[in-house]
Amino acid sequence: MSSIQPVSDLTAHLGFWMRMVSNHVSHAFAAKLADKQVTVAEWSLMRALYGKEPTPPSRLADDMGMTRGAITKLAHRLIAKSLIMREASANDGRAQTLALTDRGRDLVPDLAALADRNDAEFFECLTRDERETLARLLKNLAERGHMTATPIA
Amino acid sequence: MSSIQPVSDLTAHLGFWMRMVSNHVSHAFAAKLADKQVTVAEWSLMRALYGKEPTPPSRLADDMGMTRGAITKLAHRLIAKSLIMREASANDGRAQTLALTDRGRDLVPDLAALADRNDAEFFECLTRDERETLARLLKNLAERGHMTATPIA
DNA sequence: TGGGTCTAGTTTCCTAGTCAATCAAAGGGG
DNA sequence: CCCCTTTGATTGACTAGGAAACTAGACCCA
Repeated sequence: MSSIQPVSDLTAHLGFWMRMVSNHVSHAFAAKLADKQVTVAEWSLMRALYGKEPTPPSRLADDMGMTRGAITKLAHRLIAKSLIMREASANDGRAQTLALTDRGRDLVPDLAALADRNDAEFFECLTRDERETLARLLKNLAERGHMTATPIA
Repeated sequence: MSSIQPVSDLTAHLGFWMRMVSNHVSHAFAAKLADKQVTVAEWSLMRALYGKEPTPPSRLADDMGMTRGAITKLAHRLIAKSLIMREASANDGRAQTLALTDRGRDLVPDLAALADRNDAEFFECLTRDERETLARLLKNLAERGHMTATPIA
């Protein structure tokens, strides 16, 4: 048979609202980055390198929650834009490291300012207390769910 | 010059934690749906049709926050799986409507149960009070930010 | 009533991921 | 010392969506 059974409302799920808000925030941020010809993934990789030692792609893949293949391609794009550079490892012929170029390093604070502005834009409508509560709950969820990788998408 | 200027910590942003949690929840849900050979977008479209009149693709595009082109392709996939069907409009030669097939209608409650389970899995670690607070804050943000479309990704 | 415009949907091209196969360099016994 | 396995990175095939060009039907109105 194929009658219509009652099914829980989508909006009853916290995950629904979470995704709704998260997607909007991310979209708005992507739009701001686009003005600077940078994608969110590119920003994320640059941010991961900022103020750090040259870092192997495999490490970045783990940190960013992307596959190595994705990092390879992402790195290509950033190298093409002269924002990062690749260096072969001295002691291991397979390995390499990625690091920001001067140009890339100079750009990071600009982009960070956009990130600050974007966050403020969406969350400033909450009171300080509410923001703290929200942060606490989210960090709690992240910890309980063993969430580690920097969220890209 | 290209010195390292202090830049706000990623984890200072509520958007960061939001995306972290949201992505994990969505991924876990996608994995559950994959067991049933269904993607999140496919589920979302089927859910949007459940218990409703046959609906034009343009309407679905608006509701789901996707382009019409994306709906065209998504519909193709669902038709290929015999989960939805397309019907031409009687009075307008351009228009058409989409509706669940019997098979599709039967599948929705199964998938809804997965959605329920997924949500519980992630959010049950919070107290009832905390869940209510979280829901309130998220709905508040959604309203203030004029967020309407069902969030897919 | 026939031409211009608007609208619904499709198609094409492009981007950006995953997964699996692959390649080359290390590393570890027998 | 050579083989066999493991590891770091790349590549190719594939998927899913967006943007914009395109097609066809409907609507307007002189």
